[in-house]
Amino acid sequence: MNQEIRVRFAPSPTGGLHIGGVRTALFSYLFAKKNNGTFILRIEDTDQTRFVKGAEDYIVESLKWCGIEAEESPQNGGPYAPYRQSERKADYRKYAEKLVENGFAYYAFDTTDELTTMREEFKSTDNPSPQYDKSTRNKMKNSLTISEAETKELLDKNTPHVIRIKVPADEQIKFTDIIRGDIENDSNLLDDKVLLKADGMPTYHLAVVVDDYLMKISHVFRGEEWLPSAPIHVLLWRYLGWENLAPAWAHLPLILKPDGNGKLSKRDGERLGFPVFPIAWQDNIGFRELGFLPEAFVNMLAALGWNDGTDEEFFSMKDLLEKFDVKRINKAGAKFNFEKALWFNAEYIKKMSVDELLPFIKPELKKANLGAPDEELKKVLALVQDRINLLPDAVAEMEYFFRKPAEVDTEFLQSKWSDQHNDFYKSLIEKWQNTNWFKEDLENSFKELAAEKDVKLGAVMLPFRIMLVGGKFGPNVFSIAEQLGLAEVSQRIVYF
RNA sequence: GCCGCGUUCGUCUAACGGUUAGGACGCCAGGUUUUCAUCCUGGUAAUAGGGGUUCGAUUCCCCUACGUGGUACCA
Repeated sequence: MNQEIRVRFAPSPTGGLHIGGVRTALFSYLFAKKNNGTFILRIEDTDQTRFVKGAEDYIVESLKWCGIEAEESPQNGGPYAPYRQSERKADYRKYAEKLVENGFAYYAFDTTDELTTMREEFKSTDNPSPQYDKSTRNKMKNSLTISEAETKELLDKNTPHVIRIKVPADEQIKFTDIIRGDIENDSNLLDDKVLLKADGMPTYHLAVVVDDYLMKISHVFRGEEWLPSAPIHVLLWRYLGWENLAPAWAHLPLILKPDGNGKLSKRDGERLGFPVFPIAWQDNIGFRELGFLPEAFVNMLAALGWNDGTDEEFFSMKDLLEKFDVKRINKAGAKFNFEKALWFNAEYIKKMSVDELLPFIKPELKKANLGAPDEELKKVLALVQDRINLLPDAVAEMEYFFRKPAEVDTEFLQSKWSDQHNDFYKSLIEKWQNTNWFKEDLENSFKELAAEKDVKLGAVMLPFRIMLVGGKFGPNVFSIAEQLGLAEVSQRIVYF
């Protein structure tokens, strides 16, 4: 079998794209590239979702930020257009009707009220949610229970109706999942899923099968929540006569809430205080805005449910492209751990060269109205790089190199102050007029002076730092002094 | 309720049927840095329970428990 590898990612643009979706895209993309295949973006917009403004652009931009781009997509086009579900509307009815003709589906005219009534009627402790299936379909109003003539009449009169799949009795429906292996389902437990809704739009079940067929998709990655409906899709591929063209499925484990129960949802971000979107979506801040590096974000996602079998934890996109292997994707759901995500980010920041890092830092500085020539910025960045966990941290870490600290802990200074201090710093400035302006020389002369004056080093070091940077933080104080220059240092000294 | 999927430190995870069950995050302790962070060293902590199969089960099988997903004219 020398089939071309075509992997599609088909997000619904309803609510942006949360990290679970991004991970599905990432794994699909890696698998496609690893096998010299094509990665395809297909937008699963439906009657309701296509009206969410900007959602499609959002998905494209999110993926792009992560370094994922589709060869075929609504934007780039491709040989199997259209790439938006909503633009294929006319096709779906045709296929649904073909199924009816061949006896694999039927028209159902039941109203919502009638369905509710049926569910109420058959409800019991043993069966709290009765299905529209082989046990109930004969009691409902559909083309199986009414005459052909009556069906035709109802259709001619444009009576609202749906098309349902007729699930066979007593069959074991089998398929092989790439991640989970052989899966078997008893057809008696499946319900007659709606394929075409009363408004003429397909449900997910019909749409994916038709689209994947039309787009010659070979592999599908999707969330585990789709596993229970996979047998319906298997049936559809078979009934539509395309059984041996069906794609291979990989049902990815879910990303779960950190605090326990349920899969991570779009709402959890706000509740738990971390983003669930790659980049900002509507009112929600994204990982990008929080100050994540895209490579760190991608690495973190890949590590959630996948590893290469070694102790290595760092994978650039290039590494992933080389080492990714579907066989090593975990089966169990993973609780999302924001602490670890943060750690990945800090590690990436530390590992980058200042040249690589600067372009990410500059926009942050600009927001805080901080600017300087690149060479200056790089020198300072090198000094504080280790201290940055999230990109915007750079502002607080770098600010005092370029302007006098807005707030200085004067209370602390005064509590430790004595006349000795006034004398010491005054002499220091004088001494430094004739000192080589390198941190080592500054440190030596500082220590000499302290010895001369018989003051304890500890008594003058910390106040010195506080005067320069505003508080008890920052890198080596003499590196700071070196960077600041004599004029600025003497400006920042205060006397009480 | 029923069906599917799953289950190794608190979390993410590694371990051809033979390991003192490994790594990472977190946390704790010590060291370096006369600040804080980084960094270094060490510590903490796990095979859900019960039955099999086997000379030997984290690993294979069964049962139970628990978790999770589905059970929509949502995806």
